[in-house]
Amino acid sequence: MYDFSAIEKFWQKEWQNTNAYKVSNDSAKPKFYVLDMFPYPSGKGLHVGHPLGYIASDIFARYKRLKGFNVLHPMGYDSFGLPAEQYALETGQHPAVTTEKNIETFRKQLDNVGFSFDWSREVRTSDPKYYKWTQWIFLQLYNSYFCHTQKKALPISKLVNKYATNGAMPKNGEMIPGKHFTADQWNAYTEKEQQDILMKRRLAFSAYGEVNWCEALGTVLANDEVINGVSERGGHPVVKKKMRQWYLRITEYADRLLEGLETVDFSDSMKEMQKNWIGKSEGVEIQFAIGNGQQQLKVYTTRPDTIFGVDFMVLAPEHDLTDQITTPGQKEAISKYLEYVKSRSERERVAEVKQITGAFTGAYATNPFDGRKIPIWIAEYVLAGYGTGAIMAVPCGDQRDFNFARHFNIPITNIIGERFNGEEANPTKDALLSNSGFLDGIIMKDAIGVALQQMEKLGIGKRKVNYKMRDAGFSRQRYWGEPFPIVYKNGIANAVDEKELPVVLPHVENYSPGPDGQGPLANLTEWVNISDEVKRETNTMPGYAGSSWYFLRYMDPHNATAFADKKIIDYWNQVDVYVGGTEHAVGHLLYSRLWTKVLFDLGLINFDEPFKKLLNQGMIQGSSRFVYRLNNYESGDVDTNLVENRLILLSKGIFERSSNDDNKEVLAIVNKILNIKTTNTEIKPSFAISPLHVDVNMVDGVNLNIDAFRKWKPEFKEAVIILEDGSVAEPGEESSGSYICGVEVEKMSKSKYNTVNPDVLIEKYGADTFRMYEMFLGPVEQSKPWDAKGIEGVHRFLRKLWRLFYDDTKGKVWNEEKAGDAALKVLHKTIKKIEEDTERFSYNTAVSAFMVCVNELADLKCNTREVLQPLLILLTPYAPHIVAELWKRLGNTVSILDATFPKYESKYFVESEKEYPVSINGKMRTTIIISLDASQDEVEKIALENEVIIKWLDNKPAKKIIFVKGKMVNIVV
RNA sequence: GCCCGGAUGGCGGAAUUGGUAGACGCAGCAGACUCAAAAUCUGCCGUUCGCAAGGAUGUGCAGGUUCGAUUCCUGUUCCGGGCACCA
Repeated sequence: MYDFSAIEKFWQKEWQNTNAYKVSNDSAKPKFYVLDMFPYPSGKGLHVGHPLGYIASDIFARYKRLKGFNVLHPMGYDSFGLPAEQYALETGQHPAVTTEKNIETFRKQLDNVGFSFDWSREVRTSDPKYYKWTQWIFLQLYNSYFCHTQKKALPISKLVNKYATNGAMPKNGEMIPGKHFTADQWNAYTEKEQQDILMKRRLAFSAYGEVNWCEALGTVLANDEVINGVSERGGHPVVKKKMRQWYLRITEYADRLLEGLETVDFSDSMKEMQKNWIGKSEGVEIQFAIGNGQQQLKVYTTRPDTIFGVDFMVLAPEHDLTDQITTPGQKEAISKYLEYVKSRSERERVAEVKQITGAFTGAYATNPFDGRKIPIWIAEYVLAGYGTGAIMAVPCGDQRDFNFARHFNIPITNIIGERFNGEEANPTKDALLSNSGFLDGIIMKDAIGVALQQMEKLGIGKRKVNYKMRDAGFSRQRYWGEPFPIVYKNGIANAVDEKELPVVLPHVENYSPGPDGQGPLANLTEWVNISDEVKRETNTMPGYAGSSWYFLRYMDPHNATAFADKKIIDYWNQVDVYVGGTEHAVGHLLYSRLWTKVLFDLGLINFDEPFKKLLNQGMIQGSSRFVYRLNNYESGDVDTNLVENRLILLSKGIFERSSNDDNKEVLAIVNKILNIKTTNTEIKPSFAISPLHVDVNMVDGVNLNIDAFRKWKPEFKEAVIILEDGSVAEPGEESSGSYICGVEVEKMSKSKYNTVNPDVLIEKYGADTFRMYEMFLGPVEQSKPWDAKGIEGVHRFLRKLWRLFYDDTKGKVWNEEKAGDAALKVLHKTIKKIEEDTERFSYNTAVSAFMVCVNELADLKCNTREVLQPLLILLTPYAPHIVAELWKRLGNTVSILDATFPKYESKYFVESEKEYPVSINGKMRTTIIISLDASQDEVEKIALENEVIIKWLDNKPAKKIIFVKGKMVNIVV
């Protein structure tokens, strides 16, 4: 008997006792680094979606080990984060305590699955021994600047030297006060002035930025805590507020981040997403005179060719000019609009196109080429942070501009002739320009250069490369995160001395925000005020701080003198395979790439891309189940209260059928239950149905387990449950019919009662079955709804494998006989398939290949060690427990974890003929067995003599015969 | 809205480079074994016409390229993920 639970318990213990997964930093073997994305240990526990990626990476790690690599496969916790703090606010429990508890649960659940993690390397971002180095790296960023000549980070001291000896002088042209200065001027600056200048170059810097400010809660909110302009908790208004924030100057690395994508093996779509995020565009900054010319409006555009189609200008509402140029008559309208915009989130501002809003400033700009007056508007769809915060609107070419023009009755100039139909914008670059002065008759994409040249000549435009990406906000007004190693001396930021790291997160009793939107740390006056002049930074770092470099710490996790030893980093080098979800495409992945590049520039590591290959795992969605509650029941003279007072649930089919029979069936059933005699048959009964989520664990397929359902919540105990066949399941009675639930695919979440706990499945089928089933579900990269229906099949497969060794009645059946050719052929076919599929992460097809193999060996009655032993090794990455047991029973003493992956031999596959599919006009009609070395002529002859083919040709001559050797034959008639 | 994915039987999926659509598994049906059940084994299983042989049709939808399209191109619908303070 295959006693999976005893086997798995035994081997998990055995591997723990023998340190089977401990990895050395010192090995003659080639290294391989397999990493999972850092999990946040949520309090909700694992559901079946979480382990998907971990199983995929575990299979690969184990496979590489069998292939002779020294494999690093660590796991740890990104244990700072908002949920723990939120929980602390609600319950008063310290995040450190709840986090610890969550990690314990998480670990227990992971252990059940039988992963090969080297737990001696576990790291936690909230551990001071870890965040000491997060702070240390932050200081490296703080003490560095990006040199535009060398295009890399350099120590800020070099910049200070340069300023002190050469100043900051213009390359050509005049000195601009505030931007340029001489060495003498620099040396005469006060410390504050000097530091302010340096702050503009530091890679980690502070500046003012907008946050979501909720006055009523006295706190800053995350984007996902703001819904439609009000706070998620309590529904209080949220507005933008400027606060001093820390940032990482990721924009300086935009080009390097783009170039780096060429060197890594990420999916095209992932690269595409990062490219779009960085959003590099080449365009022109054009100056327009405003009014009679005292002021200039700068706009950024990638389409200077459309300059004659500009019908209005749009400023971001927060643009500096808004205030200055608004005419007295428009003041009221503008300030009203500004008030409205303040309440809008950035996402809302750009996403909602149906609602067109804006306000006219009353001012006009002048088109430099034809002198036309162009009205200047402000509108929320233009963001201050991108480009110059102002655009020239060309309604015939841009749909948003077009909609805006229509809505505010701004006349539209057509510069593309017939290509513009007056009903919608046409963003083409191929049209011939008209109404366009000196550009008339030129194709738009050619006109871009012509217009640009002319603008440069007139000194009103210059080429400009723009990036959509902005510097990364790096501070949070929160408690549960890394404190900044920054103190303010007389208001000037100063790095904390390295020797004083870590700046330990102080204990608090109260997690509520500090004054003026500061974080909770601001309440700890003793901690903040080191002395009268010296005060601590009270912000903390965001979630991505610790996760931007954790892959380096795993290499040397207990190092107390460095974030990791350089030699050890050189050995492990890049992460060879990184497994995680696409939801991290532009956040975590870009930040860790940035940190890696900076560490590389500073000579601390020898590679500038952290992840060589990225494997994206799809989401496992939940498959929710619903019961249907009857309400708003109306049926002539029935007292609706009789219905409303009882919880009546209809099986899915009942109310679906009811639309066909004027609800008569429902009427009959309900009236019978309630013991009502309807006298008025004229009135059609009507009712509404509200679906209620029901726990998927009490539904078998779509059949509700009524007993379990009644016990689930008190209000369901007495529910009247109307079954699919129209009968009623009364409380406490046995019923023969079934209640059919509705089904919908949604995100897997506790609140939707559609989570499935892996522990339950592992308990029932074992970890090996669970692992293989998760892989069997479909391609790792694809999202799919969870359904446990098929798990039996995988479990049967493992039992069948076991029976190749041990028969339930006969006992041991494996033997030492010589294997037959057929069995060897099956084995080697499988070796090839498993190796290929594992290499390309096609685990679902690998699992079916195992099934096919075991089916065929069973048919061949093959029980010999010669075939079975290599098969066990193949299966080790997928189902490590069962193979370890059988391996031992075969008498092996060395661990199967370190066995050698069997070698495929082609000699079992020499074939001389093939069954060719033969098609006529592309439709497959028959197959013919033909020798593999037959020539085209021979094949044609054989094909044309075939009875089926003759019949189908029906005396028509073959026009052409296509023969692809080893593939197919197609006859064209 | 913008960016990125996805859509194939009753269900999860396979078809690796344009070449026999539906491997493998689930569910279902029929049968064997059994006193019975479980377990196991055998056969059938896209739709449709047909007793059968066989035919027609079929990879979200509408077109196109090709001797041949699930695969390439154009358009379109629906679903999922991301959009900068959730991690």
